[in-house]
Amino acid sequence: MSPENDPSNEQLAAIAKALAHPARIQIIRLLLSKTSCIGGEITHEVGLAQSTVSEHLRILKAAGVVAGEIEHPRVCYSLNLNSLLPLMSLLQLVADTATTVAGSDGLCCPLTPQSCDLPSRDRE
Amino acid sequence: MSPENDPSNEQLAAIAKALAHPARIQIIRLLLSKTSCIGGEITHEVGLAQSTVSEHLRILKAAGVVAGEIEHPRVCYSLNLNSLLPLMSLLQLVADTATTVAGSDGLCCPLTPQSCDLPSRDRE
DNA sequence: TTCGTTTATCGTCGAATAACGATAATAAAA
DNA sequence: TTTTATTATCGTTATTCGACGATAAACGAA
Repeated sequence: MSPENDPSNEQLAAIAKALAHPARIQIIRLLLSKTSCIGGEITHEVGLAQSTVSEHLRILKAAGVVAGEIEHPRVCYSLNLNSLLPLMSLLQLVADTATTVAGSDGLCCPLTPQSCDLPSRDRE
Repeated sequence: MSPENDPSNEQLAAIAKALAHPARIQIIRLLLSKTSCIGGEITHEVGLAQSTVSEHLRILKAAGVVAGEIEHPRVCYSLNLNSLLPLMSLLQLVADTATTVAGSDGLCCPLTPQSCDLPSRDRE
């Protein structure tokens, strides 16, 4: 197996989608800040209904971003770094390319008129 | 101004949301792979209707992820690294925390039963 | 001015999302 | 078995998203 099997666009989008809600970002930050596992404390911190938070946790779990370990009546949630690595790789690639090619404004790739040397668009 | 003004959950979620679609990931990868700016070539590569691709580009532009420079009849698109930095920072923080605290499975923070020392949940 | 090329916007439709309250499920404790 | 505490699921509703075709806008070229 090659170590460089690029994740699909769908996989990367799915990871991003799991992060694409303020409540879920907040949950991730909560899990980062705590060293002990927290169950329903998340619900109180987030300030949404318990069922809503549970749904956000379900989405994060489905994407593999968090894992839930059942403790007595509650659940210990934890972050799973591995699930985020593909997205990190893509962003790192953007960063590397941008700092290599780009100007001081962080723009990457083009922006010199003569680099726009497309004929006129090939018609299909 | 402090160099550490954390972006809000909303800001981070907005960046992630811009990346949360396969077509938009594909566009980003396209812009990464090309050294010259490409206009409607994106439309052909993505394989969706022109109006749909234009909408995805609009979303990426609105999030600041890409910039569009108008060339004669077409538009030169480029990536904007800066817009992605906040999300990169969060992911990097997860990575740092996880590799410091976590076990070999990439899980972060809890998972030892005795670390679950919440009393029983404070009732509100 | 008119034409041709490229991109943006509009209107529509079906599908997905987010939020909630109510309720079910789980399992230790009484 | 019954109770208690926590989390998950269900059903509903309003909103947003994704895709498309049609059309408008921009602007150099003829």
